[in-house]
Amino acid sequence: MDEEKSLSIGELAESTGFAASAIRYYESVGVLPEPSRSSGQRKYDQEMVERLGMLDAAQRAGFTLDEITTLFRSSDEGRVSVELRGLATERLEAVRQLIERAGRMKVWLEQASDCGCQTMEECSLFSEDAPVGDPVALKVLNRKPEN
Amino acid sequence: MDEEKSLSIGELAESTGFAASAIRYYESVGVLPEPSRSSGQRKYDQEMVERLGMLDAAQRAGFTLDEITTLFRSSDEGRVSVELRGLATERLEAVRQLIERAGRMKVWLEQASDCGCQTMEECSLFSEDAPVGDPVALKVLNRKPEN
DNA sequence: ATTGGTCCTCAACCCGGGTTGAAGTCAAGG
DNA sequence: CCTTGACTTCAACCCGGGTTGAGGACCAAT
Repeated sequence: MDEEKSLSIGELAESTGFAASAIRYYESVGVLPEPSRSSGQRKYDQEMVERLGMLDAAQRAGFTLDEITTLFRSSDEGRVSVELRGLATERLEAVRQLIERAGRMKVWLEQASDCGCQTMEECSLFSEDAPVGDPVALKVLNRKPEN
Repeated sequence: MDEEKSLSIGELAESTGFAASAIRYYESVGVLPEPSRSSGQRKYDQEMVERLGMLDAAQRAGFTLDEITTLFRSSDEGRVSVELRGLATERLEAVRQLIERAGRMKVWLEQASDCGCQTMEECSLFSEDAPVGDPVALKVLNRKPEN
């Protein structure tokens, strides 16, 4: 007696916290497989709840959808550890650099928030030899508070 | 005898490291003022070299072009410190959060790069209660190495 | 007179990860 | 029968910080 009740996209969205539009999007870019349908409507089985949970975790770890697609594929072939090791090592280096550079931005900003200069010209914080930041890290900070 | 030789946009680009197209873009969004022209061609004075240097520093500190526009305006009015204090304090909080969350990503990735699981299902790193990352920090890491 | 080099403008494109909206389909309930 | 609600598709839009390309203009030297 399997209680394998299938879920509509709305129910799946509800139980995972993803928007339905996002789930369709993931399918369109190939990170999620095409589900079966009845009367044209997508029907998902319970496994997809878990799969979306893993997707969430992987995204939070900093992987792109492309990379996550790769991870899922390797996982389905039972050989995810190699792939994961590779991708994680790569990301790790990026994260380390990010942290280091963000640390330098922090120092600069601490000085700036305690600076009394009335013009930028007179302020040594803006002089050429103040190599603070990170071409990468600043992109992060320029997104609005996301909702 | 002022040696105030004016620069073409190409020369300005050359001596600041910005692309000419970027300089025109900055002008179009209002962060740089419209320069004088001769025969339709932009002519800049030496001050602009410094101004672009400051722009660079401000960008590296994590400020948006809008914020930098504000900073320049305040600076020209001789009251930049108030503005700077405000903006820097704000950014500082964001940077601190970034660093903290990036630290958590780092921990997760370190574990991942040392994980032997063959499927994602069996791997506890992908389970629901692995709240790793940052909706913000991951955006950083997903842009290519920028040449 | 032609080549070459810079410059001009304006519109379109890029990146990722989606969201939003218009227009249409489908089943159940009143 | 008709409305309601959830679903479908597809294209267009969003964010920032620019870059790229087409089509002209203008000056200098060969």
